Amino acid sequence: MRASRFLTKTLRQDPGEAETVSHRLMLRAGMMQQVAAGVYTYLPLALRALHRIERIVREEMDAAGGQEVRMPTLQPIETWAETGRDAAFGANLFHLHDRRERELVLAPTHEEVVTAIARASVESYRDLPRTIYQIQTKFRDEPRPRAGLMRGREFEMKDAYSFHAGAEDLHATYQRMREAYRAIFRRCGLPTLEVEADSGAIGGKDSHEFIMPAESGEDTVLLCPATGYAANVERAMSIPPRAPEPQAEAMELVATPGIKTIEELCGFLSIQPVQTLKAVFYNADGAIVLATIRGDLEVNEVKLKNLLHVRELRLATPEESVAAGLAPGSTSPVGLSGVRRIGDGSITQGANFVAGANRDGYHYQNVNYPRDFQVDEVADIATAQAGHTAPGGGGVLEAQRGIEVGHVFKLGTFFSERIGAVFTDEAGAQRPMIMGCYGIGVSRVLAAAIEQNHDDKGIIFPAPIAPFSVHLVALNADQPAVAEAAEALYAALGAAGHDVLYDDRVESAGVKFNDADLLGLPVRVVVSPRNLKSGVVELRRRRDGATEQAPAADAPAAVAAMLALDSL
RNA sequence: CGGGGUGUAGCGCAGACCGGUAGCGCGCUUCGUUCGGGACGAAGAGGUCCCGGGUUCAAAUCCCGGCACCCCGACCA
Repeated sequence: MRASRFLTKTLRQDPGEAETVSHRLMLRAGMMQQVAAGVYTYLPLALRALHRIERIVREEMDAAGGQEVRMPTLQPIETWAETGRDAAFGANLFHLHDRRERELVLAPTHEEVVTAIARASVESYRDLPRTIYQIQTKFRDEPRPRAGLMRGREFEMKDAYSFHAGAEDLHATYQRMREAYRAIFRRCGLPTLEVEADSGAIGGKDSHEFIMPAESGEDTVLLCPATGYAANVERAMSIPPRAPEPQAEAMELVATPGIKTIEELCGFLSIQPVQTLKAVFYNADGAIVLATIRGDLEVNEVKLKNLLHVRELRLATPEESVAAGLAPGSTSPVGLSGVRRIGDGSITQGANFVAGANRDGYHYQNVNYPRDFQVDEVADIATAQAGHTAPGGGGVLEAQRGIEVGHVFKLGTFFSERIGAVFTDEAGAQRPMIMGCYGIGVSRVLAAAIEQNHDDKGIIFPAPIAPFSVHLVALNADQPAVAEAAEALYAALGAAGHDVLYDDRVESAGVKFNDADLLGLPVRVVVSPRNLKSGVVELRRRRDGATEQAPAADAPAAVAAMLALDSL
């Protein structure tokens, strides 16, 4: 491709709308254009990179036994009502009406439709397993799209679904898909963490996320280098620090005027948060639930939601708390009944806690469980934190921000039961197929790749997903000798199989070099009067700035060598 | 949905408080000079000032209503 004919130009200044690195660089490099919030046109540079990612994804999905299909984006609402997921997705689902006023939705995912494919195609255990996948546009009306391709309302996704006669077979495919995912991200040249994840209300027990470390990421993972434990903070378990366990003393009321927070309480009484209890009221599908946890910990709402098996969990309003018998500002599990009470495991660790007294301006000292208060259930509902001990002991957890680019999990029979995707087993009985599902946010991978690979001058594309592999730059391109040599090299590099962006524009060296740095193609090759005089061209690797000179005839091979070194 | 912010030339912004012929930088066009890290000079082109209503002799500017976009949070199988 000739830069002089290329559709887009680079911007000299940062676009005002973008704050996140990948968003800013993609706009500056002319890779994409915004159409609406969370909706973008992929211009040639972005599309070429996406195609390269997709190709790797296809190869690995095919190798893992997947068969590619293309399901419709436009789907009747009835498809979603069948499984109740029109309500589950709620406002995240885009709705529209056809000319006969029939209601349709734009698909945010495809479990319903793919399960209907399996229902039609699979009759017997002999027809199992099957793995189906597609790469296409998904639509989700996100409450807050952000950071360019990082969280869009229209985005590119690879979604795969597997169907099985038994749990063991599902597990085998699940493991095979995890391997495929590792291979995909490795081949893309993108270091990725694989962590235990929350599987949500529908999923079964196994779920893993693939997270690309990046400060701009929306997810937090906790890692233990010593034991290898790695989990999303939503899911992570941990052993919190131990609390002092003195001899239990008699509970007594203490005046704490104006004290609202744990921090104020600790300052007032000269104690540590670990010596306190906090009681948090939640509205769980309309019912009030009290969660009690040690003051140095936070309630993990995902864990609590899973424990309660509810659809919606939020903090109770002050009015709801008062109606349930609470004094705002000094809530307490002591003496409370009439609502469901969940205690975190941490309340059994430690003694003589300070807790609210359900009376504004007062707390209790020397509160001990279960002597002074009771709960209906003790469970792990604590948010794991960096510095906690990893599950099983043996190491300390570290926190890392990252971008979720892939998610695999075991679905079980939720969809096959509702859609009627059954098969006949060896005994002649009808059973629902067991399912797994496996997603990769393809467009998000591109954004994450740039988050991971850039410097203050621009993008540094990993060679396997770069839109072009070589940036051929002709300096003083209006000089016939340069133009002639550059044209010849352009042809030779192309003939050798390289994707070349050929900067044949009549521009100054500075402009061309800065554009090359901004676009971040792996190898830059310079043809100039100076190099011509020495009978060489100059090669420079974007990632580390390594340069070498070679006769023009050797350039294709030298470029290939540089590209190989740039891959992981 | 709550909070904060922004809409003025292709891009980045000033002008608004204090109403009076719409500006700067970059980019773009032409000519000349320059030529290995965003060159210089000269001459140009380019605007429904987000939309609608109101006040006024006069509105980018003041008032009312709306829309869009960005950021934080809530939300995110």
